[in-house]
Amino acid sequence: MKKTLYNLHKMISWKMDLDNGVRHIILYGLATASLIFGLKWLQWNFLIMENAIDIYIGLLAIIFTMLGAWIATQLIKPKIQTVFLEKHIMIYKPREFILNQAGLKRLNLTNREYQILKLIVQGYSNSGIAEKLFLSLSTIKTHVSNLYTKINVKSRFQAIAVAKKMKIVE
Amino acid sequence: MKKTLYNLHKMISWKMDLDNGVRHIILYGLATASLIFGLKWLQWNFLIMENAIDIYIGLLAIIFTMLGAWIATQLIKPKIQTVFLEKHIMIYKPREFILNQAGLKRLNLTNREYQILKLIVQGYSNSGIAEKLFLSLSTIKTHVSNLYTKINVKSRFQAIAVAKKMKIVE
DNA sequence: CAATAATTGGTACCAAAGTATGAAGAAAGT
DNA sequence: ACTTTCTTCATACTTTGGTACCAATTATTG
Repeated sequence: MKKTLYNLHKMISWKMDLDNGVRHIILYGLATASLIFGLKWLQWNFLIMENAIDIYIGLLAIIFTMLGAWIATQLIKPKIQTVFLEKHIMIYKPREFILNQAGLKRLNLTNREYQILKLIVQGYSNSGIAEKLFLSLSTIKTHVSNLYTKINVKSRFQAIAVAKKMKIVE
Repeated sequence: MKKTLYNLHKMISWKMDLDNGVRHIILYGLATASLIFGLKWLQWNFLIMENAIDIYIGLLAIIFTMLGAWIATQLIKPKIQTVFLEKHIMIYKPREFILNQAGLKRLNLTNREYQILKLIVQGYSNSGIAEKLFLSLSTIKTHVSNLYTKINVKSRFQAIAVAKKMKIVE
């Protein structure tokens, strides 16, 4: 008794594990088998009244047409339709720096002046620049003064503002 | 002769104009008719050798199964499986200013000091601030000096940099 | 080679920024 | 009422930034 139950359980779980393809094949097999039995029965019944052969064939045609249709509906693979959903993601814009070379050239800055301008923008003091470049404070002052004349400003703040606005420094 | 050609053309264009539904019905009709003829022929042939009735039925079953399947594939609305794909669109987020109130409070700035700090960040000079606030230059200097002590800097530039970095000013 | 531009440096002077110290009235909390 | 903080202002001094003018050296270019 216990063994029978165990086997039954095994059979059921075996059936549950089947994938759809195998299950369909079994269903088709069962359907075909029962159809054959049904048809045999119909055949013997109708053979007695011989004139009814056309009805028999008609029923046969209907049944197998439906069978074919059913099989077809089971086998047809679905068309796959892909829909794109657009989702907006907010990101911070990395403000990129594009050197305004034309503007820079128009200013006629010398290499030293441009170098010093970049240091000024970075927040260096005159003495800081002097130390960094191993030059005297006087030299830096001269360069800075000439620089201001060229870019037409009168102070560090203005120089920084103009240089950034003109995009000749980062 | 000319009239016949015209009629033919009319017939062809009539056929071309038919929609799929009507065309399918006609096709089914034709297929069914030819099947009936074929079956009648088979029926008389096989009736001579009566034992072959099973073969006849088998052929019948196969033919009608295929017919059913064919009809089904023609009539069934296509199954559509929809797949949603998310597409991320990057858009730039405008940098917003969120006041760091906690940091601001920690600095213990007085109202005047904070007000003056904001003006400094805007690029005002000490005398400019004095004019704007109808105060003497001495007063501004005092406030500025105390301010620098509180935020632990030694110059305007540093004050601006720190204030912006701490997000206590725009 | 000569002229020009760039680089470096100096002196003198002024303005602005920043520090130190003191002081006095106003506002706010205990 | 008293203390503390905030606000205002002043004086004196130092540092930094900026202009003007000059000068010497070193590329760079016609």
